[in-house]
Amino acid sequence: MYIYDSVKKEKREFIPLQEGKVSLYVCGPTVYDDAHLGHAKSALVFDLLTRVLRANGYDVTYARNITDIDDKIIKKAQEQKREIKEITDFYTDSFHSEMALLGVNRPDIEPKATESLEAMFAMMQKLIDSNHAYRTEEGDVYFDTASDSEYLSLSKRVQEEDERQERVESSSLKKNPADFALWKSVKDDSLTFDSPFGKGRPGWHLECSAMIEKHLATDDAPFAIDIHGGGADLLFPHHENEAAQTRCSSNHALANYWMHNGFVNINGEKMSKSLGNSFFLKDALKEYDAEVLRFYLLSTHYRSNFNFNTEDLTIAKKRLDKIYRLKKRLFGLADNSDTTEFQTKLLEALSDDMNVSSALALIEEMLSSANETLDTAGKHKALKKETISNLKYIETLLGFGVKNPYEYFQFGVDDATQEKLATLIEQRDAAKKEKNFEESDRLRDEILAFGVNLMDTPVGTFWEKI
RNA sequence: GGUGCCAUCGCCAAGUGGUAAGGCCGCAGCCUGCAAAGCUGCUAUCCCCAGUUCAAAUCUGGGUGGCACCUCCA
Repeated sequence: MYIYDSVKKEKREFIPLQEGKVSLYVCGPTVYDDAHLGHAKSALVFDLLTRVLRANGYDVTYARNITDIDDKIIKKAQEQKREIKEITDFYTDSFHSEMALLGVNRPDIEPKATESLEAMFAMMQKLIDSNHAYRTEEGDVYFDTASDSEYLSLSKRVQEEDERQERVESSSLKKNPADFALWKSVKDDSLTFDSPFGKGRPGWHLECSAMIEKHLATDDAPFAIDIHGGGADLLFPHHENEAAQTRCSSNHALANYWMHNGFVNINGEKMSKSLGNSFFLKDALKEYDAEVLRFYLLSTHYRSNFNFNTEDLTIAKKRLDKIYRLKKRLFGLADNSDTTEFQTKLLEALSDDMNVSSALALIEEMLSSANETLDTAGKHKALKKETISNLKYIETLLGFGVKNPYEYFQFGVDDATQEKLATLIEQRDAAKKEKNFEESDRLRDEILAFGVNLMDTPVGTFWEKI
């Protein structure tokens, strides 16, 4: 298994801290709004990673947090005059159900910030005790970046005097403009938590470090966890700060490997609220089959930026269709459980820093070769079993082709239309039997007008939603 | 301004030293009553310049052109 380490900036062989075990932590969503395509991409990438690690025989513990303490959540609660918990529960639930539709497996641990306060307090106290953090007169607690000689080693940023000056806030009591908040004291009656440091709210960065320490870290290793993942934008300042907190409050560094997934752009533009082109997952799911979205979002390398557009999405559907057509061709037959050469190669491709493009090339070669043999006369009993086994392997490893193939091709077609189509196909078959091709072609045009494709096969006529 | 990434067929996209995967589109053919689906065949020398090497898309230097982060962000 090879992983590109986005801090060391090179592909490294993956060697776990503990033999046979992997601890993985990924920064999850802040639950104040619906998930957009970027959240989907990140969740899918690390879902694939856990699948590949497990296929390689590792015992994986995957944690992804839910940030349910945040200024944006509080703001939304105040605007909508709703309880904080009502908002965070709502968006946590919708996140879960949308991810489930995409075939994203639930992480093993999903810690919430609200449930991890004790761990945050403990870490903060250690940082204060070791002079890596300080309290201001206003009651805030800041991390003292000057106290950490390795600060900025992750993002390789260089702090310049000009920049420092620029970012000084007049009211701030920070020693250094780069210092970030561990605890923000709050005087008003908005969402606050009691702590040994007074009433207030924890800083965002502290959350992740504390939860990793609480749920995943092992004491005797040089790193708290094997792999830390997240979106490319989180490297600075979020991951930089996380790493500093962990490093300065414990005897280990944070993560041995860092993985950052690329961004999802919409038609070449960055998704953002100011551009008004945020693409919510729930809207995409109304228009497109969830598995097509899964396939599409995973079809290019996780580190590249992803340019979402409907043309490429249509191509992704065509590619997934091919898997389902072969599945349909072999529907209902039993598989053979032996590991095939195809399966070995597929896992090998995905174990090379998740090279999905190579994996898809292997899959499409396998599909072509299987179809070619099935096109020739004969029973091909062994090949059929092997192919079904291959398809099942693809389902498990990549989550492609998991549905009933007949239902897959009926996405978005209501029952009434399906009945109409069945009737029209019956009439067309009758016309064909009488060799009344003029009538059968007329009926075919009528059928195609429903936005479906028609295909005559030896076992009957089928339609597929385009 | 700082840091970093990228540039491969019309489009999407692998490949990081040994002579260009795969998909979409297109063309030709097989199959089909005709189609659709499926199958077969055909289609690029890798942004530019210079260098290293027996050998470079792949390494080095320079250029040009994109993009990201540096503020909350997956």
